[in-house]
Amino acid sequence: MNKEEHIKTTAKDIFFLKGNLHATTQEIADEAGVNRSLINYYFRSRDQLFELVYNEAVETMRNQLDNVIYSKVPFMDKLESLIEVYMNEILKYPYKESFLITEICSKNILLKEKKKSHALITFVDEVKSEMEKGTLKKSDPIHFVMNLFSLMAYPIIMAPLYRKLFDLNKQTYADLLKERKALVFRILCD
Amino acid sequence: MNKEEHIKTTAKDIFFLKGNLHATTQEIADEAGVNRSLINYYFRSRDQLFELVYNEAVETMRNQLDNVIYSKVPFMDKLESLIEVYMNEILKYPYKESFLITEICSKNILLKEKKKSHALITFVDEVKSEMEKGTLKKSDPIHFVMNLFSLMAYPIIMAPLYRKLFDLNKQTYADLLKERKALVFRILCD
DNA sequence: ATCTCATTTAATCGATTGATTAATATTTTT
DNA sequence: AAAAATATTAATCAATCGATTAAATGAGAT
Repeated sequence: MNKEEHIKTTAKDIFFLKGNLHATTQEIADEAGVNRSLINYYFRSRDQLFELVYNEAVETMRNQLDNVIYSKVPFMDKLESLIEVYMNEILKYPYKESFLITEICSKNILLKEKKKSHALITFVDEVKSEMEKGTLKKSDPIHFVMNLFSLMAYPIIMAPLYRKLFDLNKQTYADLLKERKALVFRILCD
Repeated sequence: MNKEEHIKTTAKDIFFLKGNLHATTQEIADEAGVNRSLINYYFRSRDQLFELVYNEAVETMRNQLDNVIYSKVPFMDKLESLIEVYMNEILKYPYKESFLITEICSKNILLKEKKKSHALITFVDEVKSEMEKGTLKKSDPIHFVMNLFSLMAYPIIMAPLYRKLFDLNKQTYADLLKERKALVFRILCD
């Protein structure tokens, strides 16, 4: 097995699946079963490794969403796909979203990069158009988008808390999240 | 001025307002204009200081929510108050919620404490009752609660990202969040 | 077989951090 | 005013972490 790749996937799991966003090089090395220095050898620094796997995860997500948004299907189908794809993807690495929240949002990182997403603009325009046609209830498209992502993401990143509060086991909560896909769609299109 | 209290409020601001959840004792001391050792003098350790201010913030929130939930008013009024109170409170320390997400949810912390909240049970029961009366559209009360908090919290903790994505200044976004209070209510009661 | 290059490990450095202890200053009590 | 208690600062320790450098191992080419 390729150790470079193995370190990467191990790190990705530790960071964004297990949620140990501040794992040290030692922890990553141990989990991957390699020497600590190997991390520096392949990735120069811990931070560069982190950035690499984070960007990879973001890239994967963006590609999936772009595929959906740029697909030539009726809006309602597109929305349904978007919910399906986004929720599945965020479930794979729920803590990637958490990192975005705590680290990216608090630092100045956002200010520089994050050029306005073309896909997002496209989607917002489409929402607006549907509202004008009367297919969607008229409101602010920005609110529509915020509602959409709030309803999808929050229950996932808060899963451990909600599971505890409502006393639900893993499977039950997974079922609940599955139900949500249809439910979110209905709420938005009522 | 009382330095002990001053350190506490400074720490609270650094942690949960500015979002520097990993501020060091040095950073806190500098910002508060005191010697580093004073933090250990009053709070023994950095972690105990953190825990203290975090618990205080949680306590404040819980008291406010309890007041609303146990108030003797019609359900719809109660829901409206809850939205008002919760969104205002989370706006004061948005990163307290972020900490909950990344740290508490990823560690085993939740498993031990966090006894099922009586206020939450009360509220869920009330929701169920309203659904049976037909005042609220019938669905799973758990989904109702998750929808409620998702719609309120996510746009706030994601504020920096959404502001960037939609190119909105601070005031515009604040107005947007204010609009949301009525909007969230409408979505849930459609 | 050995030379070369990439890979992997071991040893080490410097910086930072949290915390303790000792020293100094300030306030309160008597 | 002297003594005692409290508050504040300075000095120091031990631990950890990231990163660099040097050494060792292994594989393929000649």
